[in-house]
Amino acid sequence: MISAWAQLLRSGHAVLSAVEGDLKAAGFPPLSWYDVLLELSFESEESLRQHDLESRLLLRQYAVSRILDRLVKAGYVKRKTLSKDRRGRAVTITAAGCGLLRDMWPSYAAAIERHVGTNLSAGEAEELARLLTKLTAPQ
Amino acid sequence: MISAWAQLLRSGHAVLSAVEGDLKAAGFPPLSWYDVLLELSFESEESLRQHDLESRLLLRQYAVSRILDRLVKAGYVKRKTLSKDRRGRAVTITAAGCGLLRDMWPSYAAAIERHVGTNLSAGEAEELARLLTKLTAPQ
DNA sequence: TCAACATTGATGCGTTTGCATTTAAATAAC
DNA sequence: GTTATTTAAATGCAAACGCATCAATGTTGA
Repeated sequence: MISAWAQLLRSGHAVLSAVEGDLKAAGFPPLSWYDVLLELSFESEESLRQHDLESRLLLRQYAVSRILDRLVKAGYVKRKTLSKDRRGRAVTITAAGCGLLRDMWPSYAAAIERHVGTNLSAGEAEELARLLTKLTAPQ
Repeated sequence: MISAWAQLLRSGHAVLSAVEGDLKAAGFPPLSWYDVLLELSFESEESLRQHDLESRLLLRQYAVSRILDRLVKAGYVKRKTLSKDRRGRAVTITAAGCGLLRDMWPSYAAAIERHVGTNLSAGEAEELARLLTKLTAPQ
């Protein structure tokens, strides 16, 4: 139990920074950008409120606010105030954002393959995914 | 494989920030302090070079340098220049540092139990630890 | 011996995070 | 209808991170 925790810490950190490193080396923005854009890309033609992004990506309110600042500045995302609830902001991915997703995916997939796929069989990877999912199940 | 990666990202982040949150709520310093102090505590009477800490904790050189600045300032660690190799710095945990480890452990263990133990059986936790270890095996 | 190179660690600078607070709009209470 | 409360998002500030570079010491090789 303790060792599951310890390994989760170490392996999680190691694999994450390895993948991040590969992406950075290929000249791409950080993984968090990809996460946000991917989530937005699921909403075909639609847009999400920032609040929804928070819960889907498990990010803090200010983190979403700021990462969107950067994504807007980079042209990958648009933000506009909603008419019905003028507190909210509708967030939409742009064509450039979709393009970035497409461009990043080959490098990203290769990095995952290299740093996750190499040491685990398909069955083991599946089991790992199952256990990790169970780990954060409600309650 | 992809889903193992995705889950590793999400669950790792969720569990880590939950445990960190519990520790912070109990008035303790961040987990990274605990990691460093624990590693130092293994060296009975001895001290480690910063460079050794880097490789053991998988931290970057500057990260070690800075976290030690904070630990020294807080009185949990001592640093002194080595006589034989005057580039190196011998890092030693202080009595206060050992005390902090002892004080933190109950809260830390409870947090692990709460956020890792709740959803997994002992056997599952063991299997998870095994898979994660394999994940970051050499090669 | 002395010049190149390697290793250890610190640090300046810009970016990112975390916390707390603020602003603005919507909803509830009276 | 006016005032409190709640909700959505932004922001000022301090701490932490990442990168690149620097300073100091050690090692190697001519």
